[in-house]
Amino acid sequence: KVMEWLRQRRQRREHKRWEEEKYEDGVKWKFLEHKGPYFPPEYQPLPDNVHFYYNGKKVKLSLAAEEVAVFFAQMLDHEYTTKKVFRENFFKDWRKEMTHEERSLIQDLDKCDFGEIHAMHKAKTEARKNMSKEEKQALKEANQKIVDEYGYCLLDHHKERIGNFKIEPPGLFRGRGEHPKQGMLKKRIQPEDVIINCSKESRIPAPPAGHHWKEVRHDNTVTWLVSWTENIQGSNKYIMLNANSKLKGEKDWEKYEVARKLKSRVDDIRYQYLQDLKSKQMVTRQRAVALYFIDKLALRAGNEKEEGETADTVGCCSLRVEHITLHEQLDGNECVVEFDFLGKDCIRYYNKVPVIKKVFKSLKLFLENKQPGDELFDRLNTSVLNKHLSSLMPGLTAKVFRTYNASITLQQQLKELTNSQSHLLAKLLSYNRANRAVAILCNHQRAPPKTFEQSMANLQAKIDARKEQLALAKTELKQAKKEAKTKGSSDPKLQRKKAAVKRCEEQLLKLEVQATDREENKQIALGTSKLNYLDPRISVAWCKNMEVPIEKIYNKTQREKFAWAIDMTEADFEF
DNA sequence: ACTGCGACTTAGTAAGGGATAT
DNA sequence: ATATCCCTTACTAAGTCGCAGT
Repeated sequence: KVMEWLRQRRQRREHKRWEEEKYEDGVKWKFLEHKGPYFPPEYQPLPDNVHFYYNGKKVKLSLAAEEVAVFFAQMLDHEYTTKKVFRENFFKDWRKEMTHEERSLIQDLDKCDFGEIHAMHKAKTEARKNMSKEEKQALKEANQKIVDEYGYCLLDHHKERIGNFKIEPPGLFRGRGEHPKQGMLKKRIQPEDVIINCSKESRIPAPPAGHHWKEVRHDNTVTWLVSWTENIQGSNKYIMLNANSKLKGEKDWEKYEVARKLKSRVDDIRYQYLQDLKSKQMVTRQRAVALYFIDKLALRAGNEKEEGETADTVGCCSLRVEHITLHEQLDGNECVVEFDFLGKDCIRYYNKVPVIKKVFKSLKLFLENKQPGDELFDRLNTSVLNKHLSSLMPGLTAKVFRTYNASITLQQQLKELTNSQSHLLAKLLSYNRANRAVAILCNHQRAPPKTFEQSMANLQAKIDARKEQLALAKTELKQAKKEAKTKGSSDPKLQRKKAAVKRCEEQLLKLEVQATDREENKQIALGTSKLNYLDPRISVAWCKNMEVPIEKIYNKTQREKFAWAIDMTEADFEF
């Protein structure tokens, strides 16, 4: 259907560039030209009046050791510089950068005094904040020049924005949660570490003077322009296109088409895994329960991770015994599973879920003779699970369930919560609530903003002030009515007062809606689902049906990312 | 089957900066 | 004009998943 529609638009020459013909199998582009990565500035040595002290004595550090000392000094306000793991990792890596003499002198981090360096850093930040308008303008222009030069590439006749064209600067690795590698030195990347990917016949980017690239390759089956290997985990980093590019847009569209395909097959697939719950085969039974969780709770697949390399987090397949508690009875429900584990980014997943009897019974079976630390699904991993899923439907993997359930939830919630007759503000609140339902399903949390209480109080103060104003306006209106009656009809003053009351009421409503929305959103992050899980066509169609301008739902960046959806979606679109 | 790796998506946080209130 | 607030953007870590090699 999509293909047919595309073909017709191409014939009519109405197509946009994301509707052009696709290349064969695996080929991502025919021509790619770019300027290479932008490197962070060289380290600037400390001025002569800023010192580092060891054991109370001034010590002039070598350039390499000094740079790393500055990384630490800059972070001194952060709580994690007090953490044992962070400090040990940092000190170990710092010592590697020292000269022999420095290493033999500096043996104890507690005897290091970074105070002056820290103060210098704070002063610098402060100075940057207090720059004059002209200085800020000049800085902005300089940055723009860098973007103009490095921020774009040429890909198959189209100029495309690059997502991240800067090499990541060196610093101390933090990681999320209790990361075993926190505090380690993330090293400066040299051109000699960098691989360039571009067309043979393009202008090959020049390495910085006196340097050379690790490699220049011409691989058109991948989408990255630049890559390097990072030293903390040894994983690859890439420079890729911006989300508004044709390549990314098509991929995104494809993702939602697969999720819609799942919609048409999901009844069968659910029937199948409910059947599998009765299987005598342990693998099959575990697979069925895992799928039940992934489908019902939108859990992530849960790949296995190397112990000691990363923080201890899990997903569905890697759940361990200690992550669930079974309750025959809880809060008036039967067969309740209590989940408590750290998921991606060490975000806690806590949920008490009533499940069907067969699932509950299976879980009891899986837990038999196991200790905390043992895997709940000992016969299962993501590879087995995904292989099974792809046999049920081409392109089906665990994460498709998240996309599908997120999008279908948004669509249902929008249908349920919005009324085309209501006020624009009420519609927007409904939209946010539908979005919020998805964020809760996907467990997208955020730390409550530091200023949350204050900003709620401010808003409440505004509401109170507005209420008072409204009361006053109402009194004045009454007065005006009285006057109008005694003096006779047509009184422009009466009209003015009526308008004032109405304006007040609207502004009050707006504030109250804002307060509700903000309160409900305290610990919930809407952005992640909006950007990655919700088929934008649902939102575009909703806007059309509800006569809500798309700008109210998507900001500029989001509209660029979802240009394909905004362009093609009619009001009757159904996910 | 198992493992490691490469490529790509998904994720939360902090800095930046523009809009709004004072 | 300045301060405050809050949204946007930049950043980069941390997932997913397929593939190749053993």
